[in-house]
Amino acid sequence: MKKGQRTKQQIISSVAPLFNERGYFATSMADVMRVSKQQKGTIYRYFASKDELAIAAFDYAYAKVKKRFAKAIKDKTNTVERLIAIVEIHAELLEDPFFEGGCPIFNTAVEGDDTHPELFARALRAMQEWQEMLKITLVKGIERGEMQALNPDEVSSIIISSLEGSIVMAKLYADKKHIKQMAKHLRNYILTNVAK
Amino acid sequence: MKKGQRTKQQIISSVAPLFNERGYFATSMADVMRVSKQQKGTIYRYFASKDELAIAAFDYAYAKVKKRFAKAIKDKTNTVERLIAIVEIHAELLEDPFFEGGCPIFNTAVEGDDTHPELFARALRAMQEWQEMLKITLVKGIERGEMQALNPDEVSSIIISSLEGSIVMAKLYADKKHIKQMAKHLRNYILTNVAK
Amino acid sequence: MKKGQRTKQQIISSVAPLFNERGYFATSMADVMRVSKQQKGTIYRYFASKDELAIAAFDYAYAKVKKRFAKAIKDKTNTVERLIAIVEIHAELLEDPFFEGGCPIFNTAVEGDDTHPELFARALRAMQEWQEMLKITLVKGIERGEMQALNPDEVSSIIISSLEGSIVMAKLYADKKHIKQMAKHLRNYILTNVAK
Amino acid sequence: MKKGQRTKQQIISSVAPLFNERGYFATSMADVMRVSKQQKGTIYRYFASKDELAIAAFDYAYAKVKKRFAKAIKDKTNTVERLIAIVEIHAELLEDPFFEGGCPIFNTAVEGDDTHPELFARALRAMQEWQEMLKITLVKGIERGEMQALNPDEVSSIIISSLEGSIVMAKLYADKKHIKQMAKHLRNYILTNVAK
DNA sequence: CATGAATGAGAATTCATTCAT
DNA sequence: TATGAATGAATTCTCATTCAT
Repeated sequence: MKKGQRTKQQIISSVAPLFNERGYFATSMADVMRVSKQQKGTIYRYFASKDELAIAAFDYAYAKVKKRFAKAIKDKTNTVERLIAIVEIHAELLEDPFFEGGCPIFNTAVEGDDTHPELFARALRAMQEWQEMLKITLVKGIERGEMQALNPDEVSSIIISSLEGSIVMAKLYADKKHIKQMAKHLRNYILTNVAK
Repeated sequence: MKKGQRTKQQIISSVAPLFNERGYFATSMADVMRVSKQQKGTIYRYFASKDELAIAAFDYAYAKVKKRFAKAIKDKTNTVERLIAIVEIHAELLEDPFFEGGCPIFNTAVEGDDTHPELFARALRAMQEWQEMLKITLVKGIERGEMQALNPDEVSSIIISSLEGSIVMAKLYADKKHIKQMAKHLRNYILTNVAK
Repeated sequence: MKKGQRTKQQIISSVAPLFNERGYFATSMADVMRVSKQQKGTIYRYFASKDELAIAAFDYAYAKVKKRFAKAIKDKTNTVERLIAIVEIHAELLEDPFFEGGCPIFNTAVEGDDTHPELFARALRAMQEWQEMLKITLVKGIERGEMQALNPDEVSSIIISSLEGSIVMAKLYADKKHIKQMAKHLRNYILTNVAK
Repeated sequence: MKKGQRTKQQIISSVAPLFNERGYFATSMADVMRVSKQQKGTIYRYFASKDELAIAAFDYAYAKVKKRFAKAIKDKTNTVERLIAIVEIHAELLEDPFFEGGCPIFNTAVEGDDTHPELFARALRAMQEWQEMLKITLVKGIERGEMQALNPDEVSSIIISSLEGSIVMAKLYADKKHIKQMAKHLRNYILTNVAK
């Protein structure tokens, strides 16, 4: 990796938690300068605009989440176990200070459709991808007879909504117990209501 | 004085959905002028700052939610029914175009602690109030033997997180089915896992 | 005096010290409302503009000074005594809380020619009037042989400059001793250098 | 860094006479832009606020006065001569178009304590410094037997008040003769009443 | 004669972005 | 490739003034 690429990456990785924590509008280029420890000119050399930088930051954060998920389910062959692993990775994920601001997808979703359509569209795509993953696991589970013949759309929506909701609760109360309780609850739900 | 109060209220009620939809930073005073159809000077006659207006708007939105909730549970004497009513009011609430932007408490929570501490504090207080209401219902239900002896803190956190999460999902997908599915799911959860 | 005239006078007299203390630009119509305890509309009923009010306030303050001066020298037939009385009235005048802000003529002079030409012109006229009074006393004193044949322009300029300078010094140091010392000094100057 | 400092200095030096002439409130940032020939953004790059700029301008003006004074008295070993030099530098100083608005200390003093406390405090400090200088000269003169045993506080207050008063008179009448006459008068006062 | 609601120009300040070195 | 100086549109807010009741 060339020097320039390294600088670019350093900007993205230092700035991503900020955008996640504060959102697009509440983050100024002055903030970006501060946390990236880069000059105005340097930042604009690598990113044509604040928009472009915010998108890069979102993509980076999402990629980071995805990698963790992939790792968590890699060796789980049983679909029920896999589902539970997905749930439980959440509590762990939020231990990383990088994600102190919560889930980038949800945060972006809340900022809304009108405020930043491009970013919102990216959040939507990310959510679809993630839900798809869950649905595939569910479908496979049903096919293999490890799970009940439930509507994968519904079940995945419920699991994701519940987890995401608990993350915001934890942020609001500054207490991660809300996530942990939810993880426990969902594990129970999966074992009794989803698994066969 | 009458006329002025009316103007003030009109500003608040027209502006509240905007702040809820877009958030504090993404809403400019120019936007406020547009949706309230008032001049700059008029707005600043009634609100010392954008801050004060945003807070008034939050309070207004929260009061509106609360009123709906109170109405929904007023005639429910049975605690289980009451709990289910609380859940189901959500799906209805979101039909109101006023709440198209989602739940003001959650939206404010996501904007974060750092971006606007006063607003965040208000969101926290509102959430505590709401959760308290749920907890009281749960405690009463346990006392009356209508519910299982579960931890009210946990159960209330789970219900709220789930509902709120589904609201954001609905916003992201622009599809309220996520809320409806969640309501159905929670109704089932309450009947089988909470009620006796 | 009709009610309206009384209201107008009350506005002027309550507002004059404020304009004198803070100056034209640093005094807002909101300040005027506060100290006069009158509503916007009421103030504008009697004064077409802030300008007009400021001028009225200046005139009022100047008239007040003049009246005091006239009283101080009324019964002094000897020109040297008269001169000394003029000097000594200053220390007394500044005891009146009305003139806590200093001399309206000088204060207006300092605000400058460019900032408010009309007010400045009024200050100039007032100063000319005052100096004229001193010069007349000096001329009379010379004619009567009570004073040395000095240039009245010069002597009056020196006396006024000295007194006014000491008033500003007193304001800056928040200590009236500067005026009193100057009065003593000028008395001595008049007795030894001006009187015969 | 070089270029930036030059710009900053250029803003200060072009703006200082304006603030001195018109005062803090009567000078707008638009005026500042005009006389400095700089853009809004450029000005705010170097000064966090109008306040900061005004203070920098005052400090600059005061430093300029001080330098002139220091130069005027440098080679005067005799204390009486030194005192007279201080007096006479005034008439010269006011020839500089920079000081057309008068003495920055006095002008700021007249703007008052309430209008801009920080600026006022600076004016007070400057005046104290200046008076101290005079007092030291007086004390030294008394010690050396070149001057009469007068109270240095009083004499210095009288000299400064007189000079400053004459500067405002000159501004009001747009005629520097008032300063020149005063200088002559004070020279005489010093030689006959202060010197031995 | 009084009240206070409404207006809108203009003030200070911020901030994303461009440009020269 | 980096630095930081310069730009100017947009933002929040103030304030003198007008207007309706």
